[in-house]
Amino acid sequence: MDIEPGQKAARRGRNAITIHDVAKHCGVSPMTVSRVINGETNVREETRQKVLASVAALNYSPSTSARTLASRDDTQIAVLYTNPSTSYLNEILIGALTQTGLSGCRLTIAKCEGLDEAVETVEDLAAAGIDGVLLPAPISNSNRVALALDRVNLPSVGIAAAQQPPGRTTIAVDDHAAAFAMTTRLIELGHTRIGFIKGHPNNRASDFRTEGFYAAMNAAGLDVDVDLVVQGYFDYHSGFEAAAVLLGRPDRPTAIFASNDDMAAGVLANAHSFGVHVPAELSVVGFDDTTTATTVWPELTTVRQPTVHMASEAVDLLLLQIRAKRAGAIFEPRRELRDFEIIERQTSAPAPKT
Amino acid sequence: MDIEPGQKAARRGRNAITIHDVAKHCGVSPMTVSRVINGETNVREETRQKVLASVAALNYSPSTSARTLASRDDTQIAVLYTNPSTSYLNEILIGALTQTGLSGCRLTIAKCEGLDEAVETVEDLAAAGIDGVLLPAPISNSNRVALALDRVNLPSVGIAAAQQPPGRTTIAVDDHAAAFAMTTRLIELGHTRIGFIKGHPNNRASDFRTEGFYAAMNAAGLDVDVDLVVQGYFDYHSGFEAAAVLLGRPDRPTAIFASNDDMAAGVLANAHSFGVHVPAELSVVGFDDTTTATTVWPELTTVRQPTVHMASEAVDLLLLQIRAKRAGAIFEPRRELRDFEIIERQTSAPAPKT
DNA sequence: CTGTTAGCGCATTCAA
DNA sequence: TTGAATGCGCTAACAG
Repeated sequence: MDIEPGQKAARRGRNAITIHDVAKHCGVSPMTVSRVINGETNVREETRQKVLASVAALNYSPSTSARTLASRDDTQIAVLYTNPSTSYLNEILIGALTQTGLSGCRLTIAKCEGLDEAVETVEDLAAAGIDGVLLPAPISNSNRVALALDRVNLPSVGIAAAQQPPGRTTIAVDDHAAAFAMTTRLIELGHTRIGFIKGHPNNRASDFRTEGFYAAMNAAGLDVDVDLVVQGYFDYHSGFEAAAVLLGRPDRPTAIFASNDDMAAGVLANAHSFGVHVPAELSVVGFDDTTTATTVWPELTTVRQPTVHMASEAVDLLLLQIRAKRAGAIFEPRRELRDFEIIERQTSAPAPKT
Repeated sequence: MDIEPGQKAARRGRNAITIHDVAKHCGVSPMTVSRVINGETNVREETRQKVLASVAALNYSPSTSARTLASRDDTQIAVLYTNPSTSYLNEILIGALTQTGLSGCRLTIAKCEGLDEAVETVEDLAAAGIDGVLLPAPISNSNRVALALDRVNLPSVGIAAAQQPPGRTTIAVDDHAAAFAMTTRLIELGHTRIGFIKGHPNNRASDFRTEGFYAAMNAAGLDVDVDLVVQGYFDYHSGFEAAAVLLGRPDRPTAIFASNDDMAAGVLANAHSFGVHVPAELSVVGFDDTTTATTVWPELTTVRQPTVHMASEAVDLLLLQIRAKRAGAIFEPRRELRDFEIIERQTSAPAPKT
């Protein structure tokens, strides 16, 4: 177990150490090493340990290229994205990159401007021999894209999708449950007059979040004042204006739950104008935990989606589909739901005493 | 040039079409096809065209695995990042992923919490056989990380780095020139009393931007009122407070140039409280064009760095270094400067008439 | 300018 | 439970 002086330089590229070196090192055939590496069961435990020791001693790591070449399993998946500044794209990329690295498949990215272009891009991807695509929201919600995918017979997994196009697999957070939990938290803090800003009406997530809010209020035996539920559009400006409505009322709410962070940030900005102190006089909470949440001040209490994790799971789900397709098997479309997390930062506090 | 009915299914994985198929299709040897594919010059133009035609007809694309295996050039680079919510990380990932896809090298990612961990991670990466690393700011500015990189003899390229650790290659935007240009633009709009919010003092970029501001004012023959230059810390809150100082003055500025978008957003929020209208009464401009710039309302006029492009160039620079290192050649560290772009959105307007 | 031979590092298929 | 042969798709090195 001594550190050999010469071992460090032996890596990929030139004189990398191969499966043969390992085999020689522990006196077995390369085939046996291969079996151990790939976790096959038909190897004597004793042999396995010997091989493992050599692998560690030589700091061996198998060549991905040789592996995919020999196993004839060269799968390549793509992330289809629209706007590079979408705040969760980096998390998706991180999750996907991590998992593809582990699974030994290659990851490409493809950009498209709108839904029209997305349809085209899907066709290009298929023509280029891509085996499957990862679809971040909002593309994952599009039925047109789903249809294009069907047409070229390409597996996909939608990430953070609010809806699930027929026949397509998606992974997301339970918006209803999350909104329920956040509202309940506000109620626990003593708030009873809670304002709610709905999301964009063309997005199903908006409905689920709104319903979660109502459900939590009902569950707590609280009436919801319909004047305190106002329409928003998921952008800062609409949050700003909604706040004007809500805070302009004689009996203003002691808490405002905005359906996303951008709107919550808008509320925050307007609260300043109204001279109401957050969180002492008003709690403000958002949804999504985007960069906005920690950019503004005070930092937002919000709901976090496990985006990185969902993305890596999405890769696995995609691989499952691809293999099923290759094997001629059928893969039942799934809708996977993952747990959210409530991140309490500086904009939520107990309701002010009246 | 007819579309053969059977050609579509022939892709990677199982029955992919190979260089042999192409060779057969146009009656040459596989080697000649290889030469054409790799753009070698010693092929007769006539032959090249024939091959190209077959490639197109068969929709052939070479197998990356086979290529890297045969050429014995398996290089693998990593992006070392700290905070997944850093707004430009996705752009870096996009640029890097695009370029590594083109160059046929693999991309990994590695996360680290702080600088201490970064040093460790660098060592792990080296031990894992990574050939080089991409360093987004702010890690790219760290001398400690640079030292660790030296220790394990690992090439690197810093992206959007304000400073260049000795011996390290970086690619960035000319902060001075950009701040100069933005200030000049404000002056063109008729502003003469311009407030400036400096960035965090521990970041060299702050100095360059500040100097660019001064230089532009001087160049225009304008005096800068030192009371109008206030210290900020690159966060929303410091921008908010700086705005309070600036807007609380009897002779407040008609424009405020914040050294980054987050601070500009803070200024915007406080302008509301002061009841000053943006951009009619006050122009506010930022720097970086992060997601914040388009989240707030009105949307920010700002300076955009070509991050995606810089990232793909960074990959090339890294590859150059890696090859130089393998060849035993020396690679002179470089500092590449790229052009910025001024994005005029809704927060800048001609100076109000007095 | 073009073709032939050899082998990259590994996994599959068979045999022992 | 293990090993020997064979070839994945491509390119380097040499021949012609």
